[in-house]
Amino acid sequence: MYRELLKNYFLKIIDLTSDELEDITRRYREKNVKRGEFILRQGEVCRLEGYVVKGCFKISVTDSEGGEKVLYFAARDWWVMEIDSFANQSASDLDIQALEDSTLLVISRSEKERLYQEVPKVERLFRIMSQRAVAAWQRRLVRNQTMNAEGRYHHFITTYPEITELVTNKLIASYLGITQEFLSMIRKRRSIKKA
Amino acid sequence: MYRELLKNYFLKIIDLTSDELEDITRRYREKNVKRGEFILRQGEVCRLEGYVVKGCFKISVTDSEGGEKVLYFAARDWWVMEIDSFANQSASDLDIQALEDSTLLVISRSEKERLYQEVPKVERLFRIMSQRAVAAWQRRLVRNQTMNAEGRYHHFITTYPEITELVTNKLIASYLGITQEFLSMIRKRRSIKKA
DNA sequence: CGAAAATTTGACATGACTCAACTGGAGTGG
DNA sequence: CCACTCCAGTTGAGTCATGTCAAATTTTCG
Repeated sequence: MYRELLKNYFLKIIDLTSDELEDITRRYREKNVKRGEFILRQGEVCRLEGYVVKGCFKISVTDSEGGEKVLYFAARDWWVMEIDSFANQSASDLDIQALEDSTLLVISRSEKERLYQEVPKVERLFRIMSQRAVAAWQRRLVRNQTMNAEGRYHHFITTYPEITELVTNKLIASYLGITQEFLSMIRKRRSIKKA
Repeated sequence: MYRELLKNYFLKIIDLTSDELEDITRRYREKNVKRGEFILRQGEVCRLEGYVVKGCFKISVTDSEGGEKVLYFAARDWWVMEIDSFANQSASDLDIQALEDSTLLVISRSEKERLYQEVPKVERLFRIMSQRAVAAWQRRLVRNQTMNAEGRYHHFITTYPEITELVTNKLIASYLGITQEFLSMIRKRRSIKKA
């Protein structure tokens, strides 16, 4: 069952008894989302924190000129939420959209707060998760400033082969911070080099 | 006294009684660092988490070709640490160097762990801090992909005027992900436009 | 004061973007 | 099941943003 995936995720971070795991995960409920559906739009308040068990999402921001920038993709075993909006119940800067028919385990803001109160270890759990996330975003920034577009593309497809197959090149280009056309040229060069 | 600064920092995040604040902050000790001194070098293990009360630091990474990339600056009221290395006592990817004679309030890894155990609210405190940090890194990444070099420079000098005065343009260029020479050209263009 | 480092400047090179046109595949309605 | 439409993907020409290298100048700090 899907909750086992989540339990496993938590276990990789801190030690928890089966009872604790059960107590935590039973507060998450299953939510199905159809391809193309938005679970959050810019300007709305993020009411759910979601753990992806099936499918794939894109988390993106739309700038003033209407250009969409993909911040990241979330496939199985990833989290989707607008961390600021969820924490402060403020307006979201981000869009979150399903790229496939997908399934999440979700928890509401108030239920999450109750969880923090009733199971103090969860504070620790999410502290550690958040600290790892900080380190990961730092590394991504360094990669962006250190590697050129081809290097970033290579890193992406080797690090996330499943996502590479799932999403369009247009979205990958956006994630990498380059144009669709330029990615196309990079892919061409790479295919020639291989041959 | 310096600890008051830190207490104030914590109070902006969650409610704490004076006793709690005292109990937390007394575990930090003052550490003076001379200009140019490294408090962490790539490859070492990060043993301290530091809160800057005076001076300024740069946190940077050196890539394979020896090029230094500034990840961020930390002046008064900021934190310095290699979050990954501190948490897991693993080898650090980052250098942390004082740009001025500076003063920190520091806590060791083991003392921090004790603090988490003895004052559970501290887990919550640092969870919230970390989550805010994640959001901030996300925003920085979006800025980097959305704005050109001049826009990023403008954002930097208006957001961090004190740091702008403290650090060299070379380091600011590195932070912005551009070359020193190109930043020089941007500054020239801006000074002409103003005149 | 003197050495080292930062800053500026200019010529040139290149990575990446824009725009426009073309191709092909996927989804949709008749 | 076909015809149609809509996008993603590709290609190429021209352009712009930014990098590289090298030299001159200024600032910083020991």
